[in-house]
Amino acid sequence: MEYKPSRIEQKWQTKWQESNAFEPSDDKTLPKKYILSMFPYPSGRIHMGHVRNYTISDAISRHYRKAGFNVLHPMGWDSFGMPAENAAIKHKLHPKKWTYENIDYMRQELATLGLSFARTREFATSDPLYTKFEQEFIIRMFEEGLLYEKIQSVNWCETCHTVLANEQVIEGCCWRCDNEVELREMPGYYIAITKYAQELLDDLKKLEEGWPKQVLTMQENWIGRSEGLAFTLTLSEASIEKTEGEITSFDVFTTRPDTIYGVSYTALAPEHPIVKLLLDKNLLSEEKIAAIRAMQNMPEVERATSEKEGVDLELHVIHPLTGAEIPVWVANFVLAGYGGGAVMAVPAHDQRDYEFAAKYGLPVKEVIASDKSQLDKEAYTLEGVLVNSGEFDGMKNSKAKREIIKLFELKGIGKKQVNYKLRDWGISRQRYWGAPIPFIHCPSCGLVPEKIENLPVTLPDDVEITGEGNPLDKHPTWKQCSCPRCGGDATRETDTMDTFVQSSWYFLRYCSPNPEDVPFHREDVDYWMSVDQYVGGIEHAILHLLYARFFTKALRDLGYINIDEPFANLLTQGMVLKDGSKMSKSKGNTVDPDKLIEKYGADTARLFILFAAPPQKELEWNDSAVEGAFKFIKRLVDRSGNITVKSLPEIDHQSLSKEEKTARKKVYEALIRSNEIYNTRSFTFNTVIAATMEALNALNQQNNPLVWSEGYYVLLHILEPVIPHICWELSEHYFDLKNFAQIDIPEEVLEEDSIVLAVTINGKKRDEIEVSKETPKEEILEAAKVQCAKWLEGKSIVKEIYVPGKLVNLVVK
RNA sequence: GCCUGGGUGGUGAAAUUGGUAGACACGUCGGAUUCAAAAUCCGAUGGCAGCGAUGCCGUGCCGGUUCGAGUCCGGCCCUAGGUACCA
Repeated sequence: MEYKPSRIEQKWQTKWQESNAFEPSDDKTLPKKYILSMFPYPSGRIHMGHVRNYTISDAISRHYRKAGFNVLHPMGWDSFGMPAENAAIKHKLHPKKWTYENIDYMRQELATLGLSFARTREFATSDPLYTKFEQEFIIRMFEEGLLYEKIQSVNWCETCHTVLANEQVIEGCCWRCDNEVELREMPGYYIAITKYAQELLDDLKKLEEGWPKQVLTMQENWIGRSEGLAFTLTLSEASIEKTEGEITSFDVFTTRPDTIYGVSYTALAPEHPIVKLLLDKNLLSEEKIAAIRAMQNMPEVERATSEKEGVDLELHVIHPLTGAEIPVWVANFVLAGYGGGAVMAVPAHDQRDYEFAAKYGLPVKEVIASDKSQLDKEAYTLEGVLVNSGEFDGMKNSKAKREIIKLFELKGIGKKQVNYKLRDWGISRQRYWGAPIPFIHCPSCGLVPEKIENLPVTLPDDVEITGEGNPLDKHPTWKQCSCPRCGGDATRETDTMDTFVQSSWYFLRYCSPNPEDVPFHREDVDYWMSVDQYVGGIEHAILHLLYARFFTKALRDLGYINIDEPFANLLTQGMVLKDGSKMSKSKGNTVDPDKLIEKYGADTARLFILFAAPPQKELEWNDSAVEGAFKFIKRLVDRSGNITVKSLPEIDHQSLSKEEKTARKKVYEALIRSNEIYNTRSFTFNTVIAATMEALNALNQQNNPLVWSEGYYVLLHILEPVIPHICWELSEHYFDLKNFAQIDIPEEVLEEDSIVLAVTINGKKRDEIEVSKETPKEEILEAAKVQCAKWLEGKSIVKEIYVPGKLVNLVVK
């Protein structure tokens, strides 16, 4: 049989489509698997990352279908976002037109891969129907106090009169006009994800089985729980006078209360109210004011990498235990949003404080004894015993932490506090192509949500996207409205939502085929959720996956659903690289999936991408390896002529030749390997494919027609998830598709008469011995010694190690 | 800067999780087939030395634990992803 992929692939894609082959059953008594890959942003064309993502989830889906599960494997489009506006700016295309044309094109591209999607559930997040329910959720969150407005700091380009995303700031300048970017404060909407910080942290335990450890660790560190002491520092009399009595104290948080006697200065964030007051009242020299303004203008990312800098604010606070006067500084490394934006600095026992103190000549006071006098070089941050700490001298610092907190609580001057790194989620974007935030500003009623029956609040089509200003704000009439509460003239909110909001609940919408009256049917969600296998890029390890986890919990508490976690199992795939770096248009190192499919067919593309590397790893593109994948399929087709029995044949194993036995063994080993990668969820398809190649090579070493037939029966079953078109073609022809079901493993095939043991001397391999399975340890050791006599000459054996089934190690002197 | 990964032949990788390093492929070389080429098939292929049996070296670098380390521990280098200086 000649292998013509295009004809075969078209045939099966048409058949699958016409029979709606991959739509799940409505029968909710069936065991289910919800297999989900992260939906694509419709950027214009699919790229190799998509091919990889959807091939992986497709292979998993196909496997579970054959194993008897009701499988949901949906697809949709994450269609709001900046690139549509960038295209509008560059090519004067309307974001909507650009987006939906891209979707139509990419849907066709994906279809040529033979992916087994449930088609009735497809949607784009920019569809007004999707926006409608999302706005409903946002309003419900507002009503429950989960959404609020506050002042935020954003990147602002004065030339373009627009807010810039971090990505649009290139070396501190605007991507369009190269003007220097400044920070500007404006109101924005926040979702109170921090209310769920503890649950998000605790529930990571529920994911230990199903999620990569790496991702759990990243999320744990991101949430960043820490326990410590919160207390108030009071300004000295003279300092209070200086601020004209407006400020008398401020709060600090520390995780190291045990070092409190070592405080030699305190540091405030550049955004701290005290700093603002000093600037407003002009209480510092011009030089200092300029330095502070420079700090305030530096975005946080940049502050993180720049050198530590500070300014002496010429104020003092009183040490709560010693009564000593301590100077107050402003420092660029203190974060405004964490622990009150103020820290107590202990240079002797914190490296960052140490460096700052060294730079500005502030005292270093040792309060935890260190062995060497290393404080000349760096801070001592390990455990130890307290010194120079009054009544706490001689106490272990771990105990002192607790005791000092107790003392503060007893005196009523501080308390134990739990802090999280996690911050509330700012969802405001000053852009056009997003879901409008459904609120109205009324001069008399204040902030009022839109009425639910008026949803969705949709985008106006008649806008011009220029990159200057905010299109919704600039629109002549769109924002004019009447207040839903009092009916008076009011203004519509012109901010749209962060696109992470859409990707935080799309998996729920898939559970029902696009209902119009509800976001999803409760009984569908109860049946399909949680997602049994989520597949997507490692780059989403924190933000998307954390927001989706949060949203699930929030919707649960709003009464919409009844689950705690959305994704039971997670597979994070590596990126597709070429010439060592990420494929991207700007680097000109892309490989077009369409061309690949046209030349070799979808099966080859799928086989290559699954064979080239384990899914978790980065995948380096290699043109000639694609050729190799194609050759394997051709060989598979060519050898199929050896099939003579159109079912699973009965074989008398004992009567077979050595080659025939080996061939059968390799075939079933491949099946075992295949079952294993799904059962352990390692999904290392590369090893299964290698095993099927070994099996085909072994089949080729013999010519028993029964062994050939059995081999194909099993191999086509194993390979179907990877190269579905050709497997369906061959299986239909030879086996009536009956091999696409569970296959039992005949035990006798795997049995071995003898085993080969390595003989190592001092851990170095010297020889091998073949022994029967029942040979006792003593005999094996004796045989090893005889066989390796030449290595043992003149030496004495000190130790003999026998690892059953593996090796013998003789330790000699 | 911080958090989390990764580093094994010319290349992609495998290694039953502490037990024979390099399975399976790609590439290269040699051979068969062919008028010739393509396709296909067979064989060799970690490095160095040797005609050879064989020997020595070898999993980013330095050190450690162990009878035995790609795998565990400490330190470093390079690299990728994330990012909000986390007190």
